[in-house]
Amino acid sequence: MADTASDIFAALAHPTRRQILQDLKDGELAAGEIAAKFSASGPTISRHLGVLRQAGLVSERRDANRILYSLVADNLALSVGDFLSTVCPEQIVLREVRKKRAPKAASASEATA
Amino acid sequence: MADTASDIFAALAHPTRRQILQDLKDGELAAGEIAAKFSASGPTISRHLGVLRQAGLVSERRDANRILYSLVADNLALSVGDFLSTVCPEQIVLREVRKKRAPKAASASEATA
DNA sequence: GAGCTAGTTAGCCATTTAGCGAAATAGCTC
DNA sequence: GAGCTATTTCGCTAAATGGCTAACTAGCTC
Repeated sequence: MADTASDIFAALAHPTRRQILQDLKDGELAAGEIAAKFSASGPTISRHLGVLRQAGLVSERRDANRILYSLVADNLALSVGDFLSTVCPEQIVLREVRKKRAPKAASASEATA
Repeated sequence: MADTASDIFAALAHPTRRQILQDLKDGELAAGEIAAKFSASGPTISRHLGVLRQAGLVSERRDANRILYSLVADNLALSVGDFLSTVCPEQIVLREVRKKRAPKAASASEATA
């Protein structure tokens, strides 16, 4: 886990992982439900989920037998938007996430890893 | 060159390449000028530039002996912002690039590859 | 505990990536 | 063309990635 931005962009570099994030946009899903949407094997999807989690883009919680994944949209928008607004501030603008940046050890949305 | 978004995010996954984009933000630079800012060898930087160019994030032009690279900010903002506004539309908003999306075979900003 | 379902971890293989130095190409100047 | 600078392409090696199957862990039910 060298650099957060690198982890995040690397996580986004795979179409399956981007699709997983889009699927999670509408609410949390079990690992199996996610895997069912793809032709890849369960373990493969599990590893994709691991990459996303390590990048801080999803969080997980147990629900009995299953593990439910959900999107951590702030983390995504923050890191990517941060880079975007550095390199091409003319084209992009952050809306409300911006202000949440400074307070580091604040609320309880610190994800898993 | 399977998927453009994948190419772009993969290109952004490397810190050196992100730094190159930031360096180009202020205007075009020769390959050697870029390479001089890093500890990596010339060939290594040259390949990073190749990755960025293939992703459509930079364009190049010859100036006598040298090759000048410049940022293609629209491409960057468009693809990344497009994904961002799909996955987390609450956090991010595109400003003016949006409207240029539809016209496909229009102006001359089609980059090199 | 046996048996079941849900997911992850552990090996394994093929491909890609990132780095390097050496060699090739492009363009300039004499 | 010789010689110079700038940059890329060529092999090479080491490490990471993505896929699979097989085996393990976690939790539930009987």
